Amino acid sequence: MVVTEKVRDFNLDHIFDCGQCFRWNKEEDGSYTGIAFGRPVNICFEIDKEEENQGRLSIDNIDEKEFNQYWKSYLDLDRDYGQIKAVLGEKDLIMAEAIKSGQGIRILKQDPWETLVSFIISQNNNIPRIKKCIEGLCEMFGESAGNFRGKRYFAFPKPEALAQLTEVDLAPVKLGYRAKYIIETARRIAADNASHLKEEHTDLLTLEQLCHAETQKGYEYLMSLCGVGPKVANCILLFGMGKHESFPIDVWVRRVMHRLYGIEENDMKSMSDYASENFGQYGGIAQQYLFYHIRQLEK
DNA sequence: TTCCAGGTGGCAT
DNA sequence: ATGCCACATGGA
Repeated sequence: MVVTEKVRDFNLDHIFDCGQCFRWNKEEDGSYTGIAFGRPVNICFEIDKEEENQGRLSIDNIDEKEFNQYWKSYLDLDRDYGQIKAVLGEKDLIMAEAIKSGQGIRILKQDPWETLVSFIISQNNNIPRIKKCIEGLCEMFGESAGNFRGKRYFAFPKPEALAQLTEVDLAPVKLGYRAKYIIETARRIAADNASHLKEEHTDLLTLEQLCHAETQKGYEYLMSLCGVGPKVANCILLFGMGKHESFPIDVWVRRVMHRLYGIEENDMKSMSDYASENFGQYGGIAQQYLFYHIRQLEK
């Protein structure tokens, strides 16, 4: 168990229920249990009594070394969201409202491969079913990650594992027409990884390397994959590659941009322009506040 | 029954 | 470059 005191601008519901991740579940005590990096953990956050905007973060089932190696950046703990919210809140009244409803959001830095497959599954699909599909995929084809609090966990399957499968193998996971996209993409990634190991075309970057490359370069590579269009590519850049300026436009964000900002419903160009002009390097974070906000309004 | 869900590929203009 | 439409699946 690793405990961090005085964590600010942090709320588990906002982080794990804003559609950026699919493998976390809320416990009765308000904590969340899930798995990342092949490690099941429980994350608990208690607000300080005297200071409302900060609290104590506890992660069970890891040690200090793993915390520093993976979890600190996964939870984006070194970023000052207070400062970001101050900047974004000045932009317009709608954003100021959206920040209020999702004040504790943080953009997770997830595994790029897992994010890639997860968001291929997400297309034309709803969040509860996306979660079921991903759990099925992990249970059938992921390596065992051991037991935690009485439940068995499985890591997200590697590209090389999915690359060997056929649509028949995947049928029990109920991915629908997305199954063939995932097989084709897994084969591309596995092949690109292999050719990279053999030091063939060194201009080809792996998903990990694209995290450190220019956003545009990552976008172009992702767009060349089967089942990846503009929306999914931007989600992978944002949630799996740390590219916080990416502004994914889905049905919900379209709804916000239309109803609240008055932009024509199918004018994605204007929506994207509005984001880059007003939210700039924080576009993706702004997008998450808007996404969370409109979904709260619908409930 | 029909509609919808964190859209994209394929095909026709 | 842009506009349609089919696409699996399950819940409302």
